[in-house]
Amino acid sequence: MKKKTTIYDIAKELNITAATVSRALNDNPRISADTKKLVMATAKRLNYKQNRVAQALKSGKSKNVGVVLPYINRNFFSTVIRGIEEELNPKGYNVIITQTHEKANKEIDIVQNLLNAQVDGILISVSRQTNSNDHLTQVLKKNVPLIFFDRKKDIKGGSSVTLDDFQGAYKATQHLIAQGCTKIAHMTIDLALLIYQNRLAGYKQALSEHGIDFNPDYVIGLQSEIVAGIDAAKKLMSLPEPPDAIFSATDLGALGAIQYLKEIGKTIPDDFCVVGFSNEPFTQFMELPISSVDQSPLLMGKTAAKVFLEQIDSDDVKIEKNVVLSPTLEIRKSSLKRDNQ
Amino acid sequence: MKKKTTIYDIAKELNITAATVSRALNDNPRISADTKKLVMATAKRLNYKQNRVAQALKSGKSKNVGVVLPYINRNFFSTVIRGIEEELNPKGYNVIITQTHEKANKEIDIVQNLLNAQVDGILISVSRQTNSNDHLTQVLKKNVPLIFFDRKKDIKGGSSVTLDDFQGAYKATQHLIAQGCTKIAHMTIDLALLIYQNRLAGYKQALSEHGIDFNPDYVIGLQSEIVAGIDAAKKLMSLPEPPDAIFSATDLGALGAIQYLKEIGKTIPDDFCVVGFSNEPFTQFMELPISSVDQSPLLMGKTAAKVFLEQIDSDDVKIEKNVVLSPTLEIRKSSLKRDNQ
DNA sequence: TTGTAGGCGTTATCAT
DNA sequence: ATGATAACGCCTACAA
Repeated sequence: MKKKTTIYDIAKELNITAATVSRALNDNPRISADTKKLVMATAKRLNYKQNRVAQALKSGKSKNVGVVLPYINRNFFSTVIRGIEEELNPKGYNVIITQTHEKANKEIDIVQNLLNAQVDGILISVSRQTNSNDHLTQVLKKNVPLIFFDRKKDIKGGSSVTLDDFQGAYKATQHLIAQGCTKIAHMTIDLALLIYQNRLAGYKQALSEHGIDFNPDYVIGLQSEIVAGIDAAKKLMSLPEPPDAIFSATDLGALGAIQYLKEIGKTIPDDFCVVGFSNEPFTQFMELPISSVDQSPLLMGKTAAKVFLEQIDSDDVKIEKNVVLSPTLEIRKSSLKRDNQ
Repeated sequence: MKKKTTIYDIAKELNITAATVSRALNDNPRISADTKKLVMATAKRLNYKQNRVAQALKSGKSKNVGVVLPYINRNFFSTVIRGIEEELNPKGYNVIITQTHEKANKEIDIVQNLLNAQVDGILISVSRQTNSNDHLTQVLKKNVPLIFFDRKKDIKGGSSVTLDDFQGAYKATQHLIAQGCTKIAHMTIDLALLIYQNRLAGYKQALSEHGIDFNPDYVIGLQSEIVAGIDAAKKLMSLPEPPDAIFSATDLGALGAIQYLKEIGKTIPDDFCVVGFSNEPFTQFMELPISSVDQSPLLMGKTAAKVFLEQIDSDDVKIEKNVVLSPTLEIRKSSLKRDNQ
């Protein structure tokens, strides 16, 4: 195997100096057109390729960004990555992907590692477990832009792109009310987490704005599984006054509920309406497509990438930017009564 | 912002030389334990972090690998990536993700770019459009390991990890036969592509081994959409002798077929059995879960990563390795008759 | 056991 | 318009 050709090889070939070659390759204005042409030609002939590692060492910019998230193979996250990649690749950045598996110590290691790798920025959706912020402040201390997406920590200097969960829940609930539903239940996951608190709050707000009393019995917790949805629906329907609609904070919960409701002979959406959250692909594939709040992951990824690019461009100035995306409600059969169509 | 601390800072601090520091940090056996301890301590104190870019330039190894695929946000691909990442991260490698969008020229650019970035290897699932191999042979010419996954090109020196589509189709068809089905149709996508040819072949083989005549009318092409599945099912069911089972080369096709069959009053699986291909998440979420051939993307990713590691370890020796994974048939309600349970 | 010196490939700052 | 030189941070013969 032949050694890689460097600018020195080109220089030798043309009896000029490496510096000139470098300038020619970088289209420096004070290099004669002739020399440039010559350099380009021999570069091509010798199959010369720039060594980005050397450039990185010299410039201090690796042109790599790190993306840290719990698991890559979830529709939401993989779509965010897609957005990031599509925005950053044209700008010459490569995207390094890492998974925390929701483990705090893994996250700490990863961030350290990315810093060692001299990434020009870190985009992160923190793990559930993460409680300390030291590894994150470290990033900013090194003057590396830190952008949170979806799940954020409040850190001075860190930017973020998140979803307006409150608004999403509000829209969903309002939609159910517009369908004529008055006894609307809410399935949630873990009220210790901010996003679920916000969804609950949005739900409550919509109710109150429409003069509907909040009924604590109508709020029910579940795991993010179908069976949990089935169980929860069962409980709800056995209440003295069962609900006539469900806004679920998760799509699988909505799915489970629908399965149970069908089982007990309810007709959806005529007797009962259901709306989920996340707009997972399967919601539209169902025989009875499920309405759901879309989290616009692609836009979130692109936006996070753009925020990063702004940070990079504005050099030393530390601009902290917090973008909140408005969710879209995808209305499908599970909540659209015929007479409203 | 303070400058990054380097081994020189540590050296100065201890009145020793950078070389010694380097050796101490790398646990070189001929450095006194005392010095090591001292170096480690000051390294920690000064918050020293290795600069992997400098290491990369020096060693010629970036500890980055590039992954090239059509789109990252497809369940299959994102799960492959997860496998790759989980296998490579513990070995100190970072994974750079890129998308070709199924465009050949994008793929060419990306590969070039990854080469410039000095990746230590490239794992690729080629785009549909790719017809030339020049960019791929380039990789091997630079002595960079090239591993194909799922979609491969036959290139001397390139390794691959693929799925045995033939066997998957064979298993699915055989299963349908075991359920008592005799008039089995096959929905396919694009017979210009090898994987679909192989699935058709496996289907045929199973038929012939069980003495069932192949009926060309039973093979029907479709786009990878639900509506296409519905249309195709419609056509099949209007044949003089309609089939009693469908093996679809895609899950969405199976889904569409099921929707149509239910519509015309067929009971699944009693009257009619359906098996899909890919084991997309939604197949198990359906009210009527759909049997499907699993492509074991996680294993594929891990295997591809392992093949890469082997290549790297065995230095100059060029081992070309072609792994073919055996698919698993996930049997669910859509094809499991009660009397066979 | 530790120091010296050179180089990995590139670019930026001086000169010329 | 081009050349010479140093530097980015690290590692490693070779010396001592």
